[in-house]
Amino acid sequence: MDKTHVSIKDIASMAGVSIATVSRVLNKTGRYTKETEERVNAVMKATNYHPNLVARGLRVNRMNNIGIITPDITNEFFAKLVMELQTELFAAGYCSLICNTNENPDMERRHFSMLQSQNVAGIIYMAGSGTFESMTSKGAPTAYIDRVPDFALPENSVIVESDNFSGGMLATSLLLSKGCKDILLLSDKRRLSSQQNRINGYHESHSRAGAVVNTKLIRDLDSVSFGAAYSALGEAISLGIKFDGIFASTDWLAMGAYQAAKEHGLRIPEDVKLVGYDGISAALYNEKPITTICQNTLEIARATVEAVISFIQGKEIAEQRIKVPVALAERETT
Amino acid sequence: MDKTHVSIKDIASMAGVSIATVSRVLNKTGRYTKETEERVNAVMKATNYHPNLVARGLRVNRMNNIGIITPDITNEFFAKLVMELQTELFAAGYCSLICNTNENPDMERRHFSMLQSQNVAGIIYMAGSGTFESMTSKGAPTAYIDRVPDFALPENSVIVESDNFSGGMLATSLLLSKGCKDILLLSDKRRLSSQQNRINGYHESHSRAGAVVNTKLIRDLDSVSFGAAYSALGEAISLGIKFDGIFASTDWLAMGAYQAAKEHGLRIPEDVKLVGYDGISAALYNEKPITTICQNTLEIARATVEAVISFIQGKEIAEQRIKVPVALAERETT
DNA sequence: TAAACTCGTGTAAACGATTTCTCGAGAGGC
DNA sequence: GCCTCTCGAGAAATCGTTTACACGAGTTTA
Repeated sequence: MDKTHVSIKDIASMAGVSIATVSRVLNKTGRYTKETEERVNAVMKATNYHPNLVARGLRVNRMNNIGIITPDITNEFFAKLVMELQTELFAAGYCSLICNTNENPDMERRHFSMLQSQNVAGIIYMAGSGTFESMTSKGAPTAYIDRVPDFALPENSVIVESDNFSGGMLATSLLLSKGCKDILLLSDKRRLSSQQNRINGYHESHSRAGAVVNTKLIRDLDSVSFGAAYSALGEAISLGIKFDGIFASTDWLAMGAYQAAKEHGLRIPEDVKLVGYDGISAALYNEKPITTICQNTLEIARATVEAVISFIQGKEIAEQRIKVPVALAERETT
Repeated sequence: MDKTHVSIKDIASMAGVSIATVSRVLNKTGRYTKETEERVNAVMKATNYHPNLVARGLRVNRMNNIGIITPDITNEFFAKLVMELQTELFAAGYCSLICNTNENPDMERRHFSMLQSQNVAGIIYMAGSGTFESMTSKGAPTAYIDRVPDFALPENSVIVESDNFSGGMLATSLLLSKGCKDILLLSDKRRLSSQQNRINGYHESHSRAGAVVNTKLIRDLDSVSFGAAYSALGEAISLGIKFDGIFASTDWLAMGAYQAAKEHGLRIPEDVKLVGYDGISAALYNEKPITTICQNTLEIARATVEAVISFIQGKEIAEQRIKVPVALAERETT
């Protein structure tokens, strides 16, 4: 039948009009009669015509694609975020190019460059290392989720983040109010902004309660994985550090801490109370469901997509820095 | 400086050659002197030139992109698969367009159509509903992972799947060898090929052991989630169905079954032995790590990408149906 | 030594859309 | 009746590449 693909030219000749008219019908830009419109549409339906987005992209110098850069899609938190971004974007007519970087800055750079070459309409840069600032200035609008870059923001960009400071306070205050005196803080040793803000909240809660923090309680881990927390907790115990509460800055850290505590004969919540962060399902389905700070991924996704689309359409946005509230989910570890 | 983007034309004039020559240097197709090559490359480096992939895509009528259709990226199993596919593809020079369908056939169809419009070089169709066969015939090469479609395969396509039959046998035989007489089987009521093959393995193991299956033991669930297994197990117990072993056809089902069993006072593994399927980390970090059948996602991804790239390059592939071995990970629930 | 290649390079035609002109016809105002 | 406006439609330029073809000059072959 059709050797490759039916093009606008075929539609034009079959409908007895020029390609310009077909294009106008396609984009509903007016300047045609109802009768022509119907005829063209009929032909398009009959031939199962779909416009070639690549050709359009070349002409208008922009693909209706959004690049999403994520550090680790196997982490349920990011996976949920990606899924929700993708759903929102697709509904708005955009397709998502998803790039997994494995927390590797070089991969970030390469994907960034590839996305530019692909002429994407926008870039959503999730939890990036924030270590390089190339290419952002004159390219596609960019949204930074969850971690704030350490360079000056370009014009057409936005930061969307959970209210990590409040989250850190919520978690810490809960533990303090339950009578904890020494709260171990498990955090990533790279002081990414999201982590740093949770730490700031931890400090703020202490000072508001008139409590002092023993700096030994703040443990810097190599990663935010189950294993990192598992061994860090063992180490803290063997160092003789005393604690009766744990604030783990991610749920996977909380899971690892839970397991290590259990193996060392510490009862949760009787001996030690535990709070995680993120709200992933693994924490909910833990032996004892873990109290955690839930991030509102849906709201983050919505705000991000809305901002990016505004930029694409040349509109102004109200805030260049959007904060999304978090919620405490108290469960059985406190 | 540069108002939009430096194009091949700019490079040509700056290097004092024609655009054809620049293009040849770019694609290393020969027909130029070493001296010209160096000059052109120097200019490209100096101007930070990156070829416009959209323009190239239009010209050669194909983007170096691969569409990946996945039912649920928040499921760690699919997330891992996607991540590994993406890594392999990127290394081979392809970018991934990832589409999440939420197990919704209509979404599958829409994403499929969008991918065609994007002129992708290939499509990887993961765990699809397999309910429609449009568009596959003359379009981009397609790989079906994990679930076999129920229509005749088009020429340029391949099926990659875990050896689900062996997996089903491995799980069942283990339970039988541990003395289980009545093995509850938790499976998705949609008889997708991957699930069906595990069920076949379940039956085969029984018949080889000379055991008969009580058909009441085969429970059809609405989904493969924690909650579905949780309530199904409660239901089975309240129906008075006796069992001393459970084969859950996914790890999330196993997690739900574990929880339900525990709440009903059934001890695992003393009263009931439990085997899951997939090998996700949540099963490993369960209160008692769950024995499971691990799928080799890395191998699946490799085989898939290799086959798809072969098709793109017009090569033949050895097998149109590739089976990847599974492995038993025996842990504390058996 | 003429014919036939090879080599480096340039010219120009695609690829499939959008978009700016241009133009004729009919309508309306004076 | 003439001028102007609007409206539907087409012709053609354009986006940034790739690539078929052309073309001299140098090199080989018979």
